[in-house]
Amino acid sequence: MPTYGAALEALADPTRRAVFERVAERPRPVGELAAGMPVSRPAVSQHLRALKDAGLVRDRAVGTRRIYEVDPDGIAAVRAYLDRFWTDTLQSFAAAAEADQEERP
Amino acid sequence: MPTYGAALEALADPTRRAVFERVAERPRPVGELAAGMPVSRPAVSQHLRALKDAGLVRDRAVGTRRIYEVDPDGIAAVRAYLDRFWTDTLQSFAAAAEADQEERP
DNA sequence: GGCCTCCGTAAGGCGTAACTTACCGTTTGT
DNA sequence: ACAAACGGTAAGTTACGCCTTACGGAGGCC
Repeated sequence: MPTYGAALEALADPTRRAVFERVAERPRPVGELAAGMPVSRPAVSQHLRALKDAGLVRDRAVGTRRIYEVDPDGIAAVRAYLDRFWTDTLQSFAAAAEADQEERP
Repeated sequence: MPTYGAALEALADPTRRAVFERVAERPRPVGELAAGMPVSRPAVSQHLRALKDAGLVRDRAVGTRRIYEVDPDGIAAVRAYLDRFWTDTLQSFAAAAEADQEERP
C-alpha cells in the first residue's frame, strides 16, 4: 500500500523523474531506459524500484527482459490523494481567512 | 519563479510536510509552529524558507512575529502543473497501449 | 550443456540535505 | 533607553540518498 508520501519522495529526485517520464512515453525494458541516460543501468534499476514501491510504475517479465510501464491505478490513486490534499489545504485557508475577517470587522 | 520540481522536493521531506500541514490548518507565527514539533525552531524556520521558495507558503510581519500562511496562487500553480503532468502521463500510456494492440491483433 | 543477454542486488564512496547550537538584528513594552 | 521576545542566519556535525563497480541468478539460443 503505497502512501502519497512515497510518491512525492519518488518524484522529488530529478533523475528519477526523468526515468519516470521515459517510462511514461511508452513501456520499455530497463536496458533501453538506461541507454541515453547519464547514469548507469543499476542506478536506473534502483530508481525503477523506488517508482514501483510508490505505485507509479509496474513491470512484467517478457523473456529475459522486464518491461516497465506506468501504473494507471497507482497514478490515479496518487492523483486523487493529492487533489484532495490541495482542496483541503485551500479550503482550510479560506475558512481561516473568513474567520479572521469576521473577528475584526 | 518557483518550478514544480521545487514544490515536489519541498513536499518530499516528512518533517517539512508536517510543517506545511500545520501552516495549512491556519496562519501561525514561527514559534507557535515550532512548538509541538520534534525539531528545533531554527529547523522549522529553514523548512519554512524552503516552502516559501517553492511558492507553497508566504509570510507577513505582524509586530515582532512573522505569520506564515498558505500561498493560494502558488498552490494553484503547482496543482495545475501536476494535474497536467498526470493527464499527459496517462494519455501517453493509453496511446501506447492502443498502438501496441493494433500492432498485433 | 554451454554460453550469452538481461537485470536485480550487495557493498562502499561521496555529496548534500537536515538538524543542532550559538549568535545577531529587529521590534515592542516599560 | 534598556530589556525581553521573536525569528532569521552562520557554522559545524551527522545521517541519508544517489551513484558506482562487482557479482549472481534467471531465461533464451545454439
